[in-house]
Amino acid sequence: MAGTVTQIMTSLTTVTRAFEILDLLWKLDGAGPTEIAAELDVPNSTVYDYLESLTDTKFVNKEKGEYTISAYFLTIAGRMRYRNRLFQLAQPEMRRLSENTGELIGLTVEMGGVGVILHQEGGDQALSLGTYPGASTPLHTVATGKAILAKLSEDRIDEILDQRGLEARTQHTITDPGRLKAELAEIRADGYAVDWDEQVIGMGMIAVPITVEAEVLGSIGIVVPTKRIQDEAYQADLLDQLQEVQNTITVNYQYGQ
Amino acid sequence: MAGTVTQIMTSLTTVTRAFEILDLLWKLDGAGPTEIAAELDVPNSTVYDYLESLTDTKFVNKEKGEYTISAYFLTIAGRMRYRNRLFQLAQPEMRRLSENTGELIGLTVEMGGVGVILHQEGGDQALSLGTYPGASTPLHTVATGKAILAKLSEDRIDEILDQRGLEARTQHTITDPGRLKAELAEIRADGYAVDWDEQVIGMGMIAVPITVEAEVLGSIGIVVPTKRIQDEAYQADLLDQLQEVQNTITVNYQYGQ
DNA sequence: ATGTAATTTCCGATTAATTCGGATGCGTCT
DNA sequence: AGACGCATCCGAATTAATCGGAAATTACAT
Repeated sequence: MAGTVTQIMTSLTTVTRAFEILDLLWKLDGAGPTEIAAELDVPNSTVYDYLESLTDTKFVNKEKGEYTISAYFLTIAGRMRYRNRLFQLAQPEMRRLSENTGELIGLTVEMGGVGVILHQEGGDQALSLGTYPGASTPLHTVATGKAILAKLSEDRIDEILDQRGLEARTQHTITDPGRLKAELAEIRADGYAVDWDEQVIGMGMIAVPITVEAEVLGSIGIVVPTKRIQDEAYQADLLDQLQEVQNTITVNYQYGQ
Repeated sequence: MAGTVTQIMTSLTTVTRAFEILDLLWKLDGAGPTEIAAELDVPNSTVYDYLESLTDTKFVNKEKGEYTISAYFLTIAGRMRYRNRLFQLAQPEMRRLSENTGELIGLTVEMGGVGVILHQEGGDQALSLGTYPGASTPLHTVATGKAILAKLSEDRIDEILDQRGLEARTQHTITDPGRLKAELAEIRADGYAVDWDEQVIGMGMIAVPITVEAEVLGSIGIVVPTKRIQDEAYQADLLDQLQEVQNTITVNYQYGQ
């Protein structure tokens, strides 16, 4: 009662902790009170209270004494995707594209300043590549990301760069803001983006943005082994097909039912 | 201080509320403090505190004054799926199956007493059917679910039935526990399950469970329009292909790298 | 443009709710 | 059987959430 310390604008500690625990449940792929308590350095009776409370929500299950995150995450994510109009329109086009080219096709959207893979079609190598729907990457490291970035407002671009920086993924990743800005201008002029060992060595990508009334909804890209993409004619062919798909989706988005 | 009411085993109210708000953010597809406050009937200064706290976690984004659930859900769900060994092994087999049959192939697992679609392959009608990866259904209403249910222990079956009941989806859904038990015995004997307008009118399914050492990992099914599945020869052919896939996956699961 | 309404954000004392030590119960391994 | 580890339960102390109200910001209408 003597020394009252005024704390301005603190997060609700209970909320913070609840989500820390949720996150750990995910990362540990399920756990009990003791395990979590050790990680967070809090008494396990406290963790127990949290885990039981979490179990009362739909987000956590308790099975045979182990607490795990529930299928509700799959449901939420599934619906996030399913109610995304771009996904709905892009999915059949992507399938066609993957059948025609035999390559891996990806659909990426921007969320919170990072690129999130919303969908992939084709490419049996998809699994081994370590990219999967839901995976997120910095926007500047990959063609799909740059295609989106180029279509954002100058303010938003700066905001994202400030917040996220220009982390290098490989030695070819663009880490200089000036160079990135220049390339974005080029992308705006050309209408498509490419990358080349910037995200993963040995892999490249061609991508086009999907925009409706100056707003970018996402981008579609074709993943190609670097050596194959050096064939200019092949690259031109892929770009051609991409732009056709881009056009179809854009038109359907605006005028479709 | 006078009347101390002993409350036994209450959930942490802050946790409960945080997740209520999270859930609303999802269901409303983003909202501000006032909107949430109205739904929950709490002062919006309180809701504001929660929303700001949630924003500090990776689960909620704030953009232009609107709070929305973040792409982290997509990431979590994506990885849940990606690290599921059954999914990894089943995916290429499912693709092959869908190419051979032209039908929609589904992979379902049991989580928390309900069936969750982990993956789908093929079937352009998939989108219009309203089934999508992440969607969950009661186990007793569909062949994939019954195939799993049949392989669970008697105790677990009863537990699930007690907890979830036998909700009817169509007039063909099995709602009598006795009849369900009988059918499960039949499924155990036959090694496969079928349904027929039980989940959606006009749609049927043939499904086989994937089990390893008496533990059921999930099930794979083929969705077929009811009228087409009445062709016995066709049905036998599909079953044949399903069992081949079942066998491949089981062997790879046990002996694969 | 300008004023007005609606919403978001901020603050701090009150009070309800979280916390944590310790005690109990349960399952498992030796 | 005994002992250990872990989950679960309990209740009093005290921390931390709460909510009214005020200020700031944004949105809207004229």
